[in-house]
Amino acid sequence: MQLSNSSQYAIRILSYMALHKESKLLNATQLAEALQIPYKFLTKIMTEIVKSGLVVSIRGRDGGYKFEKPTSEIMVNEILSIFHDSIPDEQCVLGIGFCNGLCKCALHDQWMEPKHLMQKMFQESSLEDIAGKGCKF
Amino acid sequence: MQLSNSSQYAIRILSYMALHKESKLLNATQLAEALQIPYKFLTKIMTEIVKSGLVVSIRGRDGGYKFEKPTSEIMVNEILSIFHDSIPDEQCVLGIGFCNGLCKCALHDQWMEPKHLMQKMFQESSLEDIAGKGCKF
DNA sequence: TCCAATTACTACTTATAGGTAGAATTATAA
DNA sequence: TTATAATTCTACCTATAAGTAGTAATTGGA
Repeated sequence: MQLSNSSQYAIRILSYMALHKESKLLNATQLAEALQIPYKFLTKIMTEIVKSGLVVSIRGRDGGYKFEKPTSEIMVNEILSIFHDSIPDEQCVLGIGFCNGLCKCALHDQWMEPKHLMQKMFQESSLEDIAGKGCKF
Repeated sequence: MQLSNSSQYAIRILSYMALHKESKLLNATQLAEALQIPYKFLTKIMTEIVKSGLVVSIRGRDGGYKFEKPTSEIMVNEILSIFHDSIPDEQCVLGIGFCNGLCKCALHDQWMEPKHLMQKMFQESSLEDIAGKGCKF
């Protein structure tokens, strides 16, 4: 009942970048240091985010990462979907291949409300919204 | 963002047993057949449930499983905790070691409501409540 | 041109969940 | 007492997530 570590790190990284977007580029060393994420794991995650198109990378000296579009237009859910971690409508709490329109599980109805709240939270929160909220990590 | 397969299976097994509690004992073969769960995996899960004390097993010929206490007194959350799958109060959505009273993550406040709904759903639903709700699986 | 700083790629290791196989143990009924 | 039907135990296999290591490719500047 948790997001994958990759998704959690990704949200923290991008929300840190959103907060520091005045500095032209942020590189992997700075991000790993600031957010206390293992450097090698961070670069792996960043490469996936770059492939998704949310962020562009500049290689070579003075390189780093920056956003492709305004942070107000990047929703948390887009980040989760890179790591196959967003919550599909069909997903249910006892849903191993059985829970659907024809055949509802015993907790189906009670599950709807928290599910929708979580979907809403992910779909309607932009990086702009969450950047700087809470503390550093 | 899902319960483990073991937890999902366990809830389905026990809720099936609750529905058929008039029959003195149900054995692993019957349960695996009725619920379409791999026999060997089901016995592994049942052994853990027996160790937890929720269910007793009778070995040998005409053996099987039965509840230790009324199904109205067995909450879904008790089942989840056997598989370390219940939602602790401290758990947060961006909670890799950082989210606590001193240091809240960016989604901390938005997370409270769905979390509490899920906790409530698990803590206040008994097997009696959910048995027979929804369809067979 | 060459060095240094940077990301990207490939491959590996480790940890954990999910699932399977076979033999050991237990208990009943005939 | 013996065959049989059941759970339990130990060990394994497979898939996936998490994390690490080393090297290649790219770029800017001296």
